[in-house]
Amino acid sequence: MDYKKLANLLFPNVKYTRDYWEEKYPTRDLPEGAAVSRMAPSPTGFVHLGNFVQVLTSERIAHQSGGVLYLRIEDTDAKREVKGAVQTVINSLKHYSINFDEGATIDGDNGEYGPYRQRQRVDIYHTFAKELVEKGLAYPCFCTEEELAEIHNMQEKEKANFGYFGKWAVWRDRSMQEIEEQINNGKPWVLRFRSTGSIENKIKFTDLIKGNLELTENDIDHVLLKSDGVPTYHFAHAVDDHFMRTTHIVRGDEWLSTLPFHIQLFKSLDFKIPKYLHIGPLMVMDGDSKRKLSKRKDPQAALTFYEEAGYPKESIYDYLMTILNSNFEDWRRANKTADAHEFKFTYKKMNPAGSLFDEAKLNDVSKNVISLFSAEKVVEDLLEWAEKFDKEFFELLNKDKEYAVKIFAIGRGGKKPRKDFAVWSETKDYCSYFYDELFKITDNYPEKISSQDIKNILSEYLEVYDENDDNSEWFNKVKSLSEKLGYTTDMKAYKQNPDEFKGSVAEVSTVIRVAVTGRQNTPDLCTIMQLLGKERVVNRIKQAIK
RNA sequence: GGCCCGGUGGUCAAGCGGUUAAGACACCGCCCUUUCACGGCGGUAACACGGGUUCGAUUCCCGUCCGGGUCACCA
Repeated sequence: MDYKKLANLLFPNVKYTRDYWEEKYPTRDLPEGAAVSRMAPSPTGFVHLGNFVQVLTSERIAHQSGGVLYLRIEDTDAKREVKGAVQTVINSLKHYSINFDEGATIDGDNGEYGPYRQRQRVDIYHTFAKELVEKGLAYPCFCTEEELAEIHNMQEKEKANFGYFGKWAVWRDRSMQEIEEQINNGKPWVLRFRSTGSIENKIKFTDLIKGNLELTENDIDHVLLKSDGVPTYHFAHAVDDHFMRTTHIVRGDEWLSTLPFHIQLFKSLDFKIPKYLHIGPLMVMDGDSKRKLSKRKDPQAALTFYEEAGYPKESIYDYLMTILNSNFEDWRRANKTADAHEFKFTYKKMNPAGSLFDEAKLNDVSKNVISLFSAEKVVEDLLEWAEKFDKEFFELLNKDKEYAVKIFAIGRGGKKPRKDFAVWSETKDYCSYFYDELFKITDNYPEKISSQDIKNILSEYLEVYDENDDNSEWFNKVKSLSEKLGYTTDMKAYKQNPDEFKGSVAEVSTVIRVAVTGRQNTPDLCTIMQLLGKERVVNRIKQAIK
C-alpha cells in the first residue's frame, strides 16, 4: 500500500507541517516545576460538581507551582452544544474565584496557544491525521452506522469482545483501489487508528493519584476523525494537550479505560506523554447502594445548585478541599480565618477511590465558615443571594441595611460565635420576628405554664420593662418577677427536682420570648428586644395578653 | 461478559510491616446555660473474607466477594 498516496487522497488540502505547528506553539517559558493544566469542558452550559472538583485540582496544581491554567472548549460534538455555554462556565467558575490565565473567553480567545475552541483547530488535527496515514498508522473506514451495529450484534452472539479490531476491522486492510472507489462515489468515511496493540500485553503506567497501574494494551482501531472531519475526544486530546503544552491532565477516572489508547496515540504522534491525575467520581447514596453523582438524577450534581441553595462560595471551596486533601481540615482548624489558597495543596494526599458526597458534612463546614463572617459580610452576601433568589426578602433587608447588620451581629464575633445556619435560605426563618411582615404570633408557650399565668407573667413584665435595660438589669427584672410569681431562680435545684417547683425563671423568660418572637429558641432575648424597640415589644406583649 | 479501579466505624478519612487503629461529621449521654446556638467532657461504632510471605500483617502477594467505572462517528 502506498500510504503517501492514500494520505494525499484523503487530505488533499493540508497545507501545514508538523514543524510549522511546533514552531507556532513553542514549549512554554516557565520556571522549573511549573505545571500547565486546564479545564476542557464540552459547551453544554452545565458544570458538574465533579468537573468543578477537577478544576479545583488543576487550578491548585497550576497556580501553586507558578504555572498556567487555561480553558479549552471541547466543542467537537455540535449536537451537545448549548448557546451561551462558555459564558456560563466562565461565570460559574469566576463566582468561586477560579480565574483562567488564558484560553477561551466569552467571545474569543486570550493567549498564544489558541484557538481554544476545538472546531477552530481542524487544520492542526488534519496535519497530524495526514501524517498518521502516511506512516500507516491510520486508515479510512466506510462502515455505516448499521454495519457497525451489526458487528456489535455478531460480537454479542459470539461472546467476543466488543469493538472494531482484528477480523472485525473490515476496512483495515483494504486495497487502494477499493478505497478510491468509495471516495469517488462520495461515500462518507471516518479515519481510524491502526492499533498494533494486543490484549495479551500489559503496559505499566503511573498515575499521580492512582499510583502504579497495570493496564491491558489497546487493540481497538478507535475513530480519530469523524465523518465531518472533526476529531473525536481522543485525537483532539493528544494534539491539543501537546500543542498547548499541558503538563498535567486532571480528569475523571472514567477515562482510565481509554488511557492505554491515549498513551498509544501520544507515542504514535511522537508527542511527550503528559502527567495524568485520574480522580474518582463523587458518589451519592441511592437507597442502600452508592452510585456516581448523576447530572440527570441528582440536582446536587450541578454547581449552580449550591449558589441557589445559598451556600457561600467559601463553604463550597472548603468542603471540596476537605474531600480533596484530607489534611485540609486540620489546617483549617489551625488557620480559621486564613485564605484557603494559603493551604499547601498536594495531589499526593488525594484519594484514589471516589468519595461519597455528604451534605451533613457540607452543612457543618458551611456553618463554621459563616460563623466567622462579620455581620457586614453576612448581610452583603445574603443580599446578593436574596436579590437573585428571594426578591421579597431582599427588599425587606435592603430597606434598612444597618438594622439587618445589627440582627446578624447578635452572637457574632468573639471566641464562640453562633452557628445557626449553613445556607442563606435558612436566614429568612431565623430572623423572621425582626420584621413585622414575617412575624407570626404563636402559642408555643411551655406546657406547664397555665394560660392565666402567661398573662400574669406578661402583664407583670410590662410593668417593669424598660427598653434601656442592659443585659444584667434585664435579667434581674425577669428573676425578681419570677420569684414574685412563685417561680424559682435556682436552676440547679430545679433541674434536680423539677416536680417540686411550679416552674423556673427559664419558663418565665421563655414566655416572654414566645410573646415577643413567636418561638422558644432565639439568640439573646434582651438584645433582640433592644433591636425591636419599645413600641414593637410592647405591642407584641399586649397582643399576647389579649 | 471483557477490561480497569477501589474496599479502615453510618459518612469523610489518618496510618502503608510492630499503634491502646488518630481526627472530623452524624448519633447518644453529661456539664455550662433564662431558651437556642456555641463551648467542654465522655460514649457507641471500623481494618470485607480466605489463603500465603513474615518472628509479626490493616499495611506486601494471590484468590473470592462486594462496590464503582468503561466497552459510541459523546465527552
